[in-house]
Amino acid sequence: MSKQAESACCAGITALDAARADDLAAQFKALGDPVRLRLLSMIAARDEVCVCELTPAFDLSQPTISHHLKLLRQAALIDSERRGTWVYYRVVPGALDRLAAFLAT
Amino acid sequence: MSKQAESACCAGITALDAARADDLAAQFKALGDPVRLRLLSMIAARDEVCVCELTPAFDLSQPTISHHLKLLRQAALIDSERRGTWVYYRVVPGALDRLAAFLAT
DNA sequence: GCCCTGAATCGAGGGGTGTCAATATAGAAG
DNA sequence: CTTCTATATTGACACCCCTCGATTCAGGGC
Repeated sequence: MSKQAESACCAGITALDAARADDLAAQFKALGDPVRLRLLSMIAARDEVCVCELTPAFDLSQPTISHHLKLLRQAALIDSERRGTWVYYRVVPGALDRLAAFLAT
Repeated sequence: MSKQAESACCAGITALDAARADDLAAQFKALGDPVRLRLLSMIAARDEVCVCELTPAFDLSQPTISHHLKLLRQAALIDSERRGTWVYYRVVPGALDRLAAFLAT
C-alpha cells in the first residue's frame, strides 16, 4: 500500500496487512527468548503456577524473571493474579492457539 | 536443572529443556518483526516468490529487505535459489508446522 | 506498630537490532 | 569487455533488550 509496486503481478500477495502484522509480531517477539519460552512452557503445563516455583528454576536473578513475566503479560500471552503473598500466573486462553492457527495457514 | 529448586514441587514443570528452548526461540525471534512476518506471509502464499516482487511492497530500502530475508533464512524458515539474475524464496517445508505444533501443545 | 518474605520497579551497563547510503557481487545483454 | 540490472554486503547510527544490584511495594505474622 505504498508505491507503484502492486502492478498486477503482486496484487494478491499482501496476505497480511500491516496492522495485523504488528499485532502478531509483538506476540512472536515475546516468544523469541529462551527464558520466556521456558517460562511459558512451565506455566502452560499447569492451570496455574506460582512465581515462587518459576524463579528458582533458572540461574537468573529474581528481577530478571519478573521482567520476562512482565513482557509475556504485556504481550497478552499470560495473566497474573495475586493471592495473599504469592502471585500466580496462567496462560491467556486461546492466545497460543491463535498464533498456531496463523502459522498453520 | 540448576539449583536446589526442583525439590519435588516443580520437578515435572520443566517441560522444555534449555537446548530446545534456544532452538525454538531463535525461530520465534525471526518472526518477531512486522516486516519479516509480512515477508514470510507473502512467500508462504505461493510456492515461490521473486525478491523483485517483495522489495517494492514495502516503504523500506532494498538492503533492509535483503537483511530481513537473510534473518529468515538463517532461522531456517525460508530458503533461496538463484535463477539467472533473479533470486527466488520459498518457505522451508514443515518449518512453520513445527512451530505451530509446539504452540498447540 | 514493626519486621519478614515474596514480587515488582528502578537505573545502569553491555550487547544486539533495524535502518540507511554506499559499495560490491552475480549474471545477462550488448 | 563493458554496461546494465538485480541482490547482497558493509559500515555507521540510533534505538532497544537482557541482565544485574539496589530499592520499593504488598501482605502476613509477631
